[in-house]
Amino acid sequence: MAAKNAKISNAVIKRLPRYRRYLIELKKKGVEKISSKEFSALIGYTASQIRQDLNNFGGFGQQGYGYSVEGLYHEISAILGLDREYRMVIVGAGNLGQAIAKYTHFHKQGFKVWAAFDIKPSLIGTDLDGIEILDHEGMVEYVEKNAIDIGIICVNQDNAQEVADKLCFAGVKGIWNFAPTDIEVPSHVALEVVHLSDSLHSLAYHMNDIQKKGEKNAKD
Amino acid sequence: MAAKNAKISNAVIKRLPRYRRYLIELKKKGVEKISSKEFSALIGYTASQIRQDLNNFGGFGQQGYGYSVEGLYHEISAILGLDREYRMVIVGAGNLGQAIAKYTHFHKQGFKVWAAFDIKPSLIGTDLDGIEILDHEGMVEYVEKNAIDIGIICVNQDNAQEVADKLCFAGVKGIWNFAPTDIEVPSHVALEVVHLSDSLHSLAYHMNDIQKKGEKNAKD
DNA sequence: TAGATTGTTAATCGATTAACAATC
DNA sequence: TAGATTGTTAATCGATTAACAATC
Repeated sequence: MAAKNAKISNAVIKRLPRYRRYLIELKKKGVEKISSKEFSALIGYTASQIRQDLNNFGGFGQQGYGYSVEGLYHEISAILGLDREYRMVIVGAGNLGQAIAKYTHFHKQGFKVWAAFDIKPSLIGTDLDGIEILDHEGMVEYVEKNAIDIGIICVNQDNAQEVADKLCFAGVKGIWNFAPTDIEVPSHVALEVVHLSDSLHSLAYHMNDIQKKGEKNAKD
Repeated sequence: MAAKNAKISNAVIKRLPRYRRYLIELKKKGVEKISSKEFSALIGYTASQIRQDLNNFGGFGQQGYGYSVEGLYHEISAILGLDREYRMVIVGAGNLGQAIAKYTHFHKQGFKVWAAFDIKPSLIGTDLDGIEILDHEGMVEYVEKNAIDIGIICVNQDNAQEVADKLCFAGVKGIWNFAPTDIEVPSHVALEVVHLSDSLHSLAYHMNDIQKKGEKNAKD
């Protein structure tokens, strides 16, 4: 069965990296095959959903047998586009930008930080574990010349859109936005957002919600 | 209309911080009232969804008028539990832990980092912009004694569950997990996860998807 | 009062789950 | 072959959107 052509819902895409993580664990343990039922017990999605999700891309399983762990791992990696390298730049070399530059986890997976950019003279010229911090003035030229794929936005809220515009103009294919604001990009550029504040606020809600329920049950 | 009691779906909760951000912007601009239709044009949700979302918690609007920006901001802040302070500790003072410790954005919103913990002797005793790095051995006692609300997990994958267990044992009400793995917590503890790798993989997928569509259209 | 806009019910849409025929 | 498990269609569930009566 060949891969389907219909639009895949974002809910499905968001689950793929998680499937892949569990497959890595299974590979480490030497597990060679897994049924959707066994996978369900492990990962917490229903067996039906697992089969449904995978069949969006092709028939990777074998009736009466299950799925090859190694095979499925490679299929999902390919679907996500993890079988190649990506060149990234970080814009804004503050605390968060520096942390991401130094985080080796991404590097190992083929996401390479080529340079960081900042406006602050005291930062320009210094390096972060081998990654140079350059003057933001040269960013567009650098991105063009080095065919950078992804721009990581770690500047503050007020400059995020401007930086995004420049990155898109310079030709990045994707933007990873950490600034606590919403930005707009042309439709040919992919956008992924990490809103840390929003995440923390959501946590606060759930903490208070649990608290409230506890008090209510105590009263009943 | 009093606040409803039914279970609010997570999709609604995830939108609340975003409503709040736009309300802050409106306040800054001196806007005093907004209709669901105007809000829709701004934030990109349908007017119907906005009214539906807000009415999960109460009737905050006024027929024929709209919503008070200031009033709605306070209501949503209260719903999220942002009208109080939270005490947090960071476990794992590596790059990411340090970045979060130094990130003043959270501090301003009432989320205070009280201390960071690590196992590495070279880090213990040093400080991050006024936040001490302490020996992980003393973590449980510290969390209990200081009534810490939130534990932020920035250790590596292999130690994440163990750290979570300790934090829960010590009595935190919420856990914010940055380790690239899934962890389990008791039902009386809230859990919010930030999977940076998953987010990056999702970005890679969308980049490749856009690329593929472009090639396909070129062929047609 | 007339116009505007909410709060809420009903309709639609999409995503998840269940069922089962196909097949290894 | 018999048993197991997929791939896929059908049923259900939940979330979003549309419609409109209530009311400021």
